[in-house]
Amino acid sequence: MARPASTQPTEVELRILRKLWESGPCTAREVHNALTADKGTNYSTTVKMLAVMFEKRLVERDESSFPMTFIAATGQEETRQNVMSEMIQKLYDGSAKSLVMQVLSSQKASKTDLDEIRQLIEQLEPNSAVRKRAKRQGT
Amino acid sequence: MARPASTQPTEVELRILRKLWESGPCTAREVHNALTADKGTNYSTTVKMLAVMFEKRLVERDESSFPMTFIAATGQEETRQNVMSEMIQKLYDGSAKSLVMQVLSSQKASKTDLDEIRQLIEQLEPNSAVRKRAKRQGT
DNA sequence: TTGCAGAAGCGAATTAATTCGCTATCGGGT
DNA sequence: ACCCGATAGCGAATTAATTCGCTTCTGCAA
Repeated sequence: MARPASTQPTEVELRILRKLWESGPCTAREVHNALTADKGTNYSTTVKMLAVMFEKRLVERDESSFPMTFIAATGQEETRQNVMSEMIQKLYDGSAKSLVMQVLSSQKASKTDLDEIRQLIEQLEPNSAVRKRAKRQGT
Repeated sequence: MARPASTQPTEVELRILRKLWESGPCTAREVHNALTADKGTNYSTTVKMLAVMFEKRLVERDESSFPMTFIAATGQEETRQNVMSEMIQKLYDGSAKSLVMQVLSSQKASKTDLDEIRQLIEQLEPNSAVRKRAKRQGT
């Protein structure tokens, strides 16, 4: 009769994971320093969050060193994919295309960015050369 | 000393908004029927959620009709943009490009989808040769 | 008009997420 | 061996999100 636990890393968890992804093994102190830049939370809070995340198996820890160090248990790519596919379901009715097109339209990417994306698309298309030529003549 | 309220619609709120976006004005009963397809929650719960959302100004209601009807107070596009830009910040360090490329790579869009996206990109590119052709076609 | 089914509202209970105070422990320096 | 600052752990408090039981109200049909 209440709220189900989120299937995705929560707000604070994500911040911590980002630090770990970026920096590799970190002590609680290092993680805390990264967090405290944005939020003014207590050191105890960071330690607690790391403990919670450890129980959830979101992070692993190396207790052999002192102070002990933490690493992310899930990769950044993997997490991004999980979050994004849930997002696609919840917000775009399962259409990745819709999401991509909306982000492209609303976020104003630079020409360089657009070029890179276009190259990726052409690479993903099975027979891009043929299609491109056909297109140019008006499909 | 606790959790800040989310800036975005929550899980259940989003489900309700989706129904309202899709169907336009709905009674509580209609919203409930749509929800109960996935989740087995009580009718009271739906009514309560609608009340909460009304206070949060996520929905508006027309009390002149009986039973009264609800409509979404925020547009789908707008909500999508909000959620997505937060997502881009939290998960992709502000790089819309990274997000788009990752989604494209991991979600296996159909060729048709890729084509559509590429056309959009070509349209968005400031000074691309293909743009003229795209213009001539679209309209 | 009265009764009844469905609608609306209220308050309280439950769980998740986040926060911190306090205690205990560790290790290096004196 | 002892002190001290930093580290680790615990339990409890706080707020958000979600859920429902129960009461009251509304409009219609008999």
